[in-house]
Amino acid sequence: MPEPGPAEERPVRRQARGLKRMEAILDAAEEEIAEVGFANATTNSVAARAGISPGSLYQFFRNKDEILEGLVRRYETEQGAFWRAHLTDDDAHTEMGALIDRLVDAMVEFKASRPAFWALFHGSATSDRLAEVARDLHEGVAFRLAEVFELRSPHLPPERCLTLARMATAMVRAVMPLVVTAKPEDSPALVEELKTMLRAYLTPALDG
Amino acid sequence: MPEPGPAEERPVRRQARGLKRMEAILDAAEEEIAEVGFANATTNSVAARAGISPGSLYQFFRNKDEILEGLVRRYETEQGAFWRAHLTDDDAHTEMGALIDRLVDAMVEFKASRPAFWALFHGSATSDRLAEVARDLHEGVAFRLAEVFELRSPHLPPERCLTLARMATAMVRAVMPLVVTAKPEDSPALVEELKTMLRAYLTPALDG
DNA sequence: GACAAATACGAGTATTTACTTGCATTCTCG
DNA sequence: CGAGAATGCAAGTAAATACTCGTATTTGTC
Repeated sequence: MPEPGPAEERPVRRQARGLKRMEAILDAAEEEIAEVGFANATTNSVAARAGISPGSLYQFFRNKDEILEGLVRRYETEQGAFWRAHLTDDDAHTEMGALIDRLVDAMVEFKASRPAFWALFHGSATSDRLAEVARDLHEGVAFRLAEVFELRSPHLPPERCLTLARMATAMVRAVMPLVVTAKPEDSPALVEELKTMLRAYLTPALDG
Repeated sequence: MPEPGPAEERPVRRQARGLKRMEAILDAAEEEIAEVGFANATTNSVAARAGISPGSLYQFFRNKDEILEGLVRRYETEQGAFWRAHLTDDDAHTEMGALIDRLVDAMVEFKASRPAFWALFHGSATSDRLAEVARDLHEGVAFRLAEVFELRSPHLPPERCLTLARMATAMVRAVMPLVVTAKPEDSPALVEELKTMLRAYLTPALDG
């Protein structure tokens, strides 16, 4: 006897066409949210941007929040891949200055390539949900970085490494808006300044 | 002949009662916005919180944005007073470590005393307008700090001082969320960490 | 005291917008 | 093929909410 239950959750078998549509909707939502913020983004407008009707949009996402959720999952995946690519255990042995160089450059490049990501997570934040996810993403990066620190300086207690990693990532996030708003010719100098700061803080703490 | 004009702007002569009401409305709006964000804050709810009717609210603020504007003006005033009190030209001669100590402690205390301020400007930002104002407030602080740096290190070019001041204030802002979200017993350690970082960065640059 | 301006009310309106509904079309798979 | 599922549409609905309106009361000024 198929009890109707609280919310008969039959998963839809998506066709290739549908999956493409979902990506298109997320792209549209990303644009829209980056421009006007999540609260001011209307589902109808997102649908229009994606070139579909409102009804079609709700074929794939049950409500507005679920769109956000979809975006978030996509970001989590991208972010994970990014750090797996740029922060390996080998980095425990690279010289501190070089490591900072590489990581900061990579992050600057990542941000430049995905302005919407930046606008969503660091610009006018757009919802409690996004803020929460942003925190989680940042924590993930800090954890990963802390692991490398532990490999590099086994004599330090793990929680000390985590604190250092949290502080370092917070520094990077703090300076990014300055880099973005600065005149283009001043940006490199600010990035250099950030590296200097990180070196001044991390080198004595880790290698000293 | 009194041409009606585009928008006959007759300023209202507020009575003491009215001014008190306006403050009460701003207090209510501050609470409400801090809790649910500007977009989700309803004017009716703000009115209720302030203990008045929706109609009365619109006696003092022509629309929702004007409430935000009122909040912003209040913050600008408070922020200005705060820095005039805590950052005088005399500080050009106080020892660097002591100066950092004082300023950081003052900021932490300020934030603790006005959680709504923090939620508005550093939490999930709530509107383009707020984000813009936040930038201006931060720039104001950086300018003031840069002036002190110039007095302290006359041999440095002014724009170098401004960069250092911007970086320093950015660092402080970056660490504040960590301090807030950390377990209460860990907060002091993080504040200490922030001071250490600022010393490591600023001392060689200014006094070196 | 009297007049005008300011303050107060709260039911009502107009608009926005998330989401539904009914139906048409296209795909998948036996 | 053909049946059922997935996709597609666009007008429409219901709820939320910024703001108005007509009116009543209080306050400042002469």
